[in-house]
Amino acid sequence: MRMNKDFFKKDSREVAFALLESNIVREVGNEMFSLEVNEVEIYEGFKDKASHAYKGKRGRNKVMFEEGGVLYVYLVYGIHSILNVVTDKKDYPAAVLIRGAGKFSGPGRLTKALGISTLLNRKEVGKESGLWFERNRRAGKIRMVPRVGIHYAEEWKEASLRFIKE
DNA sequence: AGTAGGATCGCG
DNA sequence: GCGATCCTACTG
Repeated sequence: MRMNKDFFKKDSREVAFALLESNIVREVGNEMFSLEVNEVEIYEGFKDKASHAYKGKRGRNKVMFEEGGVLYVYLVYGIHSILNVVTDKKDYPAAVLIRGAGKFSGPGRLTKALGISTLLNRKEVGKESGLWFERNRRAGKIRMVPRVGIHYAEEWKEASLRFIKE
C-alpha cells in the first residue's frame, strides 16, 4: 500500500525500516518503475556531524527542517542528484537517504536511472510528484553499518546509520 | 567575484 | 585507494 505524506512524520529509524519493506515507485511520462528499496542511510538531528543540517538551517538544507513527507534532492560533486525523504516533525532536521533499489546500487546511479533531479526538491511524496513508496513485504534481516562518504564527520563516521537489506 | 570542498563514481 | 569533475555555498 502507498504511504502518504503523513506516514513520514515520525522517527527516521522507523521510516528507514519501513522503506526497506517498500518499493520506490517512479512515474514519469508514460514510464513507470517499481523497485525494491534495499539500502538507506539516516541523517538526523542537530548533533550529527555528517548531516547537512549540523551547522543549522541555511541554504539547501532548509528542506530538512520541514515536516516529514517531502523530498530533499541535492547535487553533489556537481554531477549526482541525491534523493532523500524528509522525516519527523517540523523544525527537527531529519531525512532518510535512498542509496539503492532494485539492481541499482549507489545513490547517484539510482537517481539517474529513475530520472530524479533537483527539480523534485521540496516536492511531496505522492502521485503528483511522480515519486512515492509502497509498503509491500516484510523486511527480513537488516544489516546496520556505518555510512559512506562522510570522512569529515569525526565520531559520527562510526554510527551505524546505514541499513542494508540482506 | 573567487574559491574550497563534497551524503559519488569508476578505474586500478 | 585515488583522481576526475563541476556545481554550490560560503567568504570577503
